[in-house]
Amino acid sequence: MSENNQGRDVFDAIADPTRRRLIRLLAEAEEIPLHELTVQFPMGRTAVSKHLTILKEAGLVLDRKVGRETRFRLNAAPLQEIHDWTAYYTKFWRANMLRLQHLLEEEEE
Amino acid sequence: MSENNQGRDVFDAIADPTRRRLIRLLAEAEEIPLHELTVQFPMGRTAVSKHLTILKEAGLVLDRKVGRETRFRLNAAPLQEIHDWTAYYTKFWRANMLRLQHLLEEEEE
DNA sequence: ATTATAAGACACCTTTTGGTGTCCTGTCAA
DNA sequence: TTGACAGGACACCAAAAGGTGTCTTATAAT
Repeated sequence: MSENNQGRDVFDAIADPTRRRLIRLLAEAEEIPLHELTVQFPMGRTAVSKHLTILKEAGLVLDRKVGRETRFRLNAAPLQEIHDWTAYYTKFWRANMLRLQHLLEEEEE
Repeated sequence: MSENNQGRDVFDAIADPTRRRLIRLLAEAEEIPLHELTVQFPMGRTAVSKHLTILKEAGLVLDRKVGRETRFRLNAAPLQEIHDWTAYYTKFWRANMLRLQHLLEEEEE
């Protein structure tokens, strides 16, 4: 029981640049109403609202109604999955950096 | 000059589960030809090839022709961008964990 | 009481995505 | 030297994505 509403894939949710910017905006404030978010983007309210719905389905934002506005707040926890996924591959670019370093050292001789 | 061919967004490239599995498979071997990758998925060669093209455009895989086969290898470096992006948000789930921890401690009393 | 604002709910549209099948060309094996 | 195999290059298709505009209903402000 419980868990996020629609169970949207977090990787999918962060694939769109608009949604990543929404995440960033929400990270910089406690709570932001839809109309205030909308003015930050070159698109209509409906579009922004749809993006927020997708973020909500991925569990990345929460919303509550206050008066006539709907305020959104970030829930960054699901991003941990992304962080963990990439962590597995850090060894590869570390390996590459080492290889590059060796090459540079060889060239210096 | 140089840089990746088409400049596809890395976030976009890893959004698809098939492509994430391709990345994983390539991480576990040095080099894998297309037909060998294809048998791992419930879809045709053409589809897998398209996914690999997208990964290539994002700079995540390299390929070379050997005889009649095309062999693919992983280049994990671009994943660093994802890793860095998520790193910014670690403070949020750390904060949440702390809050949860406090709640649990309160309940124990 | 009336008007303006915030936003949900739709219907609608275009482009992109993720798949298919077919044909053609190299390359390796018999 | 004749098959069989690997895979590029298309053309094609259905569904999803990312927008739009309009209508309606709460709520707030005058």
